Amino acid sequence: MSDYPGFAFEVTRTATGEAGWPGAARRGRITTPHGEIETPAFVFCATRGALRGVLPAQARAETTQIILGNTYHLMLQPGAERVAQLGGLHRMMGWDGPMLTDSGGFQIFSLGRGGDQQEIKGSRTDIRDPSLLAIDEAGASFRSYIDGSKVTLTPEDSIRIQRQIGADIILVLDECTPYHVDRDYTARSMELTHRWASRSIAAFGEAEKGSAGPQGLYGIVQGGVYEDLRRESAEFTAAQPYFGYAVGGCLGGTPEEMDEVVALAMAPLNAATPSARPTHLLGVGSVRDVWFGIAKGIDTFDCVNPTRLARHGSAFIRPGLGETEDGREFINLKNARFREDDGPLDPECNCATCTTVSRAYLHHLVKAGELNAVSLLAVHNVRFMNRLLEDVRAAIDNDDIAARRAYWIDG
RNA sequence: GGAGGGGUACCCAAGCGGUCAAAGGGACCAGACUGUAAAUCUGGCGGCUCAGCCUUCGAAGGUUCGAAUCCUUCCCCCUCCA
Repeated sequence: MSDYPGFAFEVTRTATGEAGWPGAARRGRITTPHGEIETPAFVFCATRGALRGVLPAQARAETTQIILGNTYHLMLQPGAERVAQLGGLHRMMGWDGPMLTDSGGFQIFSLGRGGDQQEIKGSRTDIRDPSLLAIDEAGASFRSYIDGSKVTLTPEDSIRIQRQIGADIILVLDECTPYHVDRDYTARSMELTHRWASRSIAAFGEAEKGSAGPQGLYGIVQGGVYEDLRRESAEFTAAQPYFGYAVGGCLGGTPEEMDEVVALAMAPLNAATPSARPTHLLGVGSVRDVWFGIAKGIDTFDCVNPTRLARHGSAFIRPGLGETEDGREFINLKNARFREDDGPLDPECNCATCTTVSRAYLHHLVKAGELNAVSLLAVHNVRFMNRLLEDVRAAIDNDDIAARRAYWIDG
């Protein structure tokens, strides 16, 4: 087991497991060189070094604990060397709290199969020419979306770049498999990801630390929707000297299927790990997904939804509040029904937006295309997810998960 | 007063004898969005008893099997010359 100076993970409470659900929710605390993260926690995407629409000070004010940057985007612009030269991403963007970087593995999926529909958990419907050029034993090559040049990304490159970016928690390069691929492809992809993982671990051991201090390495469980592959991948991952784990790849086509796949991955991780390691669920972040994820032992989540929905004019709202139909978790401020709504965006929220402006004003800003609409909605969505996770933590502490979950989802 | 140009659906704007309920934009009304090539994308957008029918392209007449498209008169708007 590798030593991770400056890092620790402590489980402070394990909830009583629920019948039929492998694993159990747990409260914990991840210690990093840039501070502690109370878990379960939500990680906000600041892919290119910006939490879109939310300044670091605002993110902090809305009780954000940790943010995430991306290897691929930052290597293209402004370049990993430049980030390192500017003191690492923490210093460059003015965020002194815990930070994580994704390895670029997701881009192997999103830039490669961007035109296919219903991929990992559903996706947009437009068609674009894939800019993933190739994926082979060595790594992946892309056509840069910045200038069209050819760029390569190997497992070793990803570790080196993440060292330069300097996030506290870094991930191994993986191939994130789409939904439509068959078992045979998924199996070969998983094996490739495992070989890449071994190379990543070797590369991680060669360098002292990142540009902003020591770093903790996370492995990634793949295996698609297949039970035996998920088990094999989880067992492989659990046997490596990682600080933590991430569950990635194809998680199924529906929320229910995702629950099953997460459970498949979590069971071996929970069983095989001698001492608890923090476990992240990649790319998942709806209200219901969080409640179902924590019940299987997931410690952290990340998702682009809080900022993307804001840019698209939507704000999270507790489904159980009864403001929306069919379990929808957000309202679209563009809708005509908010034209004269003088009430707060979310009557339950204490964020800077909800305590200062009305829905009618936000409706106006969204229709007018004002940047402040994006910012005000993003600030709320950040606070909303933080409030959700705060309540999740309280529910675990109070052994009140089922009731609080029902409150959030069903009302 | 003279010479040109123009009036098309909520707005801008194509069309210039049939394949036109009428291209494109915008506005408007919805929907999608889950490790961010995303301030993006998709759908709807005259009316109805809706695979069909009705009303519509400044107004009224007319030519034609058939007109937003051609002719006549009238009403507006714009440019230039007096």
